[in-house]
Amino acid sequence: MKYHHGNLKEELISSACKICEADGHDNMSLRSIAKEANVSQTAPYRHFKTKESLLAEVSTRGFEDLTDKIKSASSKENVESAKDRFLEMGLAYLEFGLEKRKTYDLMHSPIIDKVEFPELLDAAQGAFDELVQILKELYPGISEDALGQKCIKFWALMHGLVGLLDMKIDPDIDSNASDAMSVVKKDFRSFLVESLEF
Amino acid sequence: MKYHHGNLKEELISSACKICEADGHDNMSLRSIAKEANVSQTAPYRHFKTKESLLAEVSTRGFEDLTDKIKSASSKENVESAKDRFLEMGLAYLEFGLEKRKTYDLMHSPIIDKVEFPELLDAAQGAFDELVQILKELYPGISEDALGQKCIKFWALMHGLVGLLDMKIDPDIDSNASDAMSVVKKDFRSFLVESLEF
DNA sequence: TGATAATGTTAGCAGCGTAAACATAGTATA
DNA sequence: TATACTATGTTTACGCTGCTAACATTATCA
Repeated sequence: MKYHHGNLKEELISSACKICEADGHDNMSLRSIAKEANVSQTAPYRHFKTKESLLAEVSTRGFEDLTDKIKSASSKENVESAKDRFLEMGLAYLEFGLEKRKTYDLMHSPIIDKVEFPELLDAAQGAFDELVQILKELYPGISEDALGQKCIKFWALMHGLVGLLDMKIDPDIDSNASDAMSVVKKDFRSFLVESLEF
Repeated sequence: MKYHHGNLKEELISSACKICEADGHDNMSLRSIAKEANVSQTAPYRHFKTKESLLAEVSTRGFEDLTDKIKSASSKENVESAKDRFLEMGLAYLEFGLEKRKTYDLMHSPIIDKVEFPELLDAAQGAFDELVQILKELYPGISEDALGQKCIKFWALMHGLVGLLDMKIDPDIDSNASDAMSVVKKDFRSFLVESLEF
């Protein structure tokens, strides 16, 4: 085994992504990441100033993935109208949030101060821009203020939904909440269509 | 100083609440809680099986406070119509989320498995019930399914908003998002009124 | 009164993020 | 090519963490 790894930084990030989605960012130690990459516990410090900066990279990758997912969803072949693009985007967002739940948590976790990591801010902005784009298309000639409101509403709605859908509340105990949720799950498409009027 | 404290459990909870809102649940150690209550590091273990169960208590208090805040907001003297009650509730929710931000985070943090703590589940349900109540009044004769949808939508919207409003994104960097947000902040009331049509 | 349970303390474990000191390998310059 | 320098790895160690075990003190009740 060679002393110098050659591509350790990249490998640490992908190890971190892997562990994050497997165990959640709470149970994610620098030591375990280093172990996953077969290096000593403190090797990461040659490439990342702090643990937080490594997590920021993972978060950045997450936003990039989200952006990709939204982009490819809204540019599928059979999707042509702005409304359909909007629906596909909504579904893509929700799917991402639920499938990559633990990464999604990290991406929205306050443990990473986004202001300290410009590339993370850029990545998050990239995802938001997709939304702005599609809504602009959907409401041509809309004022900037109204557009802004619609963006925030949609974003907040999606973000809130991911959180609530993932709560996995025991149906027998929390009947009201779970009933309501099952209705949303049953026909998310019509739920989204309604939100257009919003 | 007496050896037996007398009311340590209660004091530990209130110490925990205090520290949670001051430092956030990430920077909240059992040791610091014990210190705040002037007992040894391991004293809490006589009253709480794990750290998580203490945090569950803090979270429970949070939901109870939220419920109280919503209740008293929607029953203020000058608030009579169902629509006004709804608006007051929305404002109360948002205020709680922003004022007690760190407690709010704990309340929605996945580090506490709600299913393991029935009283926490009850407290959360209590807050949700207030919402159901007010929306039922606002839309008399609405079907259970439609009511459920409205509840989830509103809840998700509020939850998402709290998260987004708290992001404190640097305006110079993330101009789109912060512009949109400032519009929402400027007239949250009209924002909420619009959401009634939703 | 004396056993027992409840509730406190002390000591210690393994895991954590991180800093300092050291080892090794690659690179630039003489 | 020899040598200095830099980049990148390892070892060791510190203070903090959640938690357990063993022990001390107090309250309760037969």
